[in-house]
Amino acid sequence: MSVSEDNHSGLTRNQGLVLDALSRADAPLSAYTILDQLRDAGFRAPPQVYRALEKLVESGRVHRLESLNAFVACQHPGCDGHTTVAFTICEQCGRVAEVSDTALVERIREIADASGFRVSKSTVELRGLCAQCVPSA
Amino acid sequence: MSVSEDNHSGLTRNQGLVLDALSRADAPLSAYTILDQLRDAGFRAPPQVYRALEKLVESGRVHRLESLNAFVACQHPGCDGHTTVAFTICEQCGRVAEVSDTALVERIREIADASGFRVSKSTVELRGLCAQCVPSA
DNA sequence: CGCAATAATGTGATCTTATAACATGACACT
DNA sequence: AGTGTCATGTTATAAGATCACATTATTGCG
Repeated sequence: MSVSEDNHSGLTRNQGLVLDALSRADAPLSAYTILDQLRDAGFRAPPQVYRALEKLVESGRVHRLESLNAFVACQHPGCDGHTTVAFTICEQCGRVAEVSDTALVERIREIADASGFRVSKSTVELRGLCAQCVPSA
Repeated sequence: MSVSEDNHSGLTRNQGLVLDALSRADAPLSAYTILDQLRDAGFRAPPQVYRALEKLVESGRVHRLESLNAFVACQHPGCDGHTTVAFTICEQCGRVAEVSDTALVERIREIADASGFRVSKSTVELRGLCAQCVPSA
């Protein structure tokens, strides 16, 4: 059993398959790419993917990247603390890194407080070039 | 001539029409909503809207909200400094506010620097309830 | 166990969002 | 007129997401 197939406690078969597909990938996958990859496993229609994704995102095991309309598996070992607040997305190699930054969270909270805005969900996505892909590297 | 029709210097007819539609709205509009609103003005197909939006976003007169797949007119008077770095999006009334926060920009820059990531575009969208829509108000 | 309630799945159709591809028109300069 | 460039118009289609409804598992409880 490969590493990518671990940590499926509490997951249904479909959710496990979708999580595996995302875990295998080294870049975000769209729902339809996942669907294509799971045809052999019996997947036929988009709702099967979207339903699994919905649960996986709910439980913090998967993150949705709004600026890409794509999904990534959470990179935190046990996915216990869903402390991720930001993502860096490399436009060259496609890799995504999760960022947990207390000062950033704090600043966002201050911004919201200043205007009386109650944040229920924050999206922070940084597009650009990762260290490996920066030309001058 | 209404206020919403001003400031079209350098815009083509289609760009002006799309910007007007967005300026009239008090919430983000999808490309297809804009298309519907501009049928009477002769719009027939999506590319007409998307092409205008592309230019308007490029020039900073319009912002795209990634988490909504929708667009808003820039709320800054002359739209000179494109200093907006974040948006608050009320899930109750739909209103969007632009946030220009130096500390936030600075923190994002520090996060990027720490990992050698070169940011070309940052997306910060806060979903929740605006001051007017918070129950306890 | 037996059965109802709930959750997950399978499936087809539909809806929304976005772009490709190609043709036409308008103007600017020579 | 010739040609370059940019905006526009138009058809078709790609890509992303959801609805509606039927079926199958799972769970909980008498």
